[in-house]
Amino acid sequence: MWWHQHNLCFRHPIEEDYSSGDLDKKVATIAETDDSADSEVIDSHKRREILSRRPSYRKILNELSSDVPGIPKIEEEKSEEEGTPPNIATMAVPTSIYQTSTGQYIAIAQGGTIQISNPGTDGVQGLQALTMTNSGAPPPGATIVQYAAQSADGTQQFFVPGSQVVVQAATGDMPTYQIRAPTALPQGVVMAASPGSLHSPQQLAEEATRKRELRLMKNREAAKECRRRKKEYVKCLESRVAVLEVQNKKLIEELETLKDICSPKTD
DNA sequence: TAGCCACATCGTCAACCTAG
DNA sequence: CTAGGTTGACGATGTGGCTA
Repeated sequence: MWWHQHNLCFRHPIEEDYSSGDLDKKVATIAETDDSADSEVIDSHKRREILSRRPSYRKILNELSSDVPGIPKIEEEKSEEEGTPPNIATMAVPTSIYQTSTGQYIAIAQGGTIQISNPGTDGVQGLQALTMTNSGAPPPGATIVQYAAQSADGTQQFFVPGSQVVVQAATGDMPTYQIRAPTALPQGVVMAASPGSLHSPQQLAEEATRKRELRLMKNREAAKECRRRKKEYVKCLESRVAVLEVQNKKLIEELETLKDICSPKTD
């Protein structure tokens, strides 16, 4: 688990007496002491009761940033195409070089000048690579086009199950397709029958299943994005640790030098 | 080569947060 | 108040390194 593996150099005050390791021990102790056959019933429910959520890493970083100047706040993520993660670019540390997850190098000079350099064009920017989640074993009917429409920009759009839109380019001899997140549905388009129009229990069940699958898919994507952000956050912290270590070393050396100057040896 | 272990990744659940 | 987004926690699975 990430929190276990990346035991970083700071701990949130709230977290101090409630670390994950302690929790695991606590849970394990309970599991051990409960020797009845019901111990299996304890399972995740009891475990979850014990495991209260830690403050999110964003919150931790934002709280730290309010206490310590120089620690960046994690703000609303801008799109990946913009390249420079805001949480890195806003760091006010002297002459530091960072590499972002997108491969860009960010140099922050002493005067606060920020330089961004691309190591090379390593892919198509601005076009999100998507993978079809139903490519392996598609559920029955998953590939059925639900609706097709001509959008305002002249492209042909097909709404497929799973809140995605397959867009066919309007120009060119060879038809090209893109999978996009639908920005806005054309007026009058209803993705599925509204609950009011459902009659039979079977229809209601299907609607519930559809909603659940949609929610799971969204959450799946959200979890991926969340993990990506967290990795970036860890990288940012690691960069900062490296910078501060160098700074610390320099200050110690400076202190030693000053000590030598102020108290010359008398032998 | 099989078995084991540590670690990484992913999907899911559920608690929490926030915009509307 | 509610719907939807965020993220900690958990369990399952994959992978690479090590050892017998």
